[in-house]
Amino acid sequence: MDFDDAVLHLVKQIPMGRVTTYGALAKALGKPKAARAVGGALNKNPDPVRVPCHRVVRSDGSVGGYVLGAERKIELLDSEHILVKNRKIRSLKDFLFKDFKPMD
DNA sequence: TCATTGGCTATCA
DNA sequence: CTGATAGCCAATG
Repeated sequence: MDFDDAVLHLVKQIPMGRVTTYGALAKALGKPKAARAVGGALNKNPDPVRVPCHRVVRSDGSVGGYVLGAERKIELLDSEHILVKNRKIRSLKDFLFKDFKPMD
């Protein structure tokens, strides 16, 4: 199990209408400072079907980046009733999903 | 093993 | 609020 696989595993369990941050994922992995590594993992595994990477945003509420384009990411978020304003999530903390399972 | 890179985060001006 | 800086982590070559 590589680090990126663990990240994908967590992102995969994000339910519809929910979001999370790279830092939250890193923290769930036991490395609260590995936010960058998390992002790198998602970037290395572009799998928008199995892994809803578009539901992962930055801690400050900005959507951050996206392999398919930040604009595309925003569109997806907006399609999941997650309100985005000028590339920034409004109530990120309201949709923030952090009930991750440390897998097995 | 070292250097680079990447979808980050926190702090300061 | 925007921009710059420094820190931190993992994958790759």
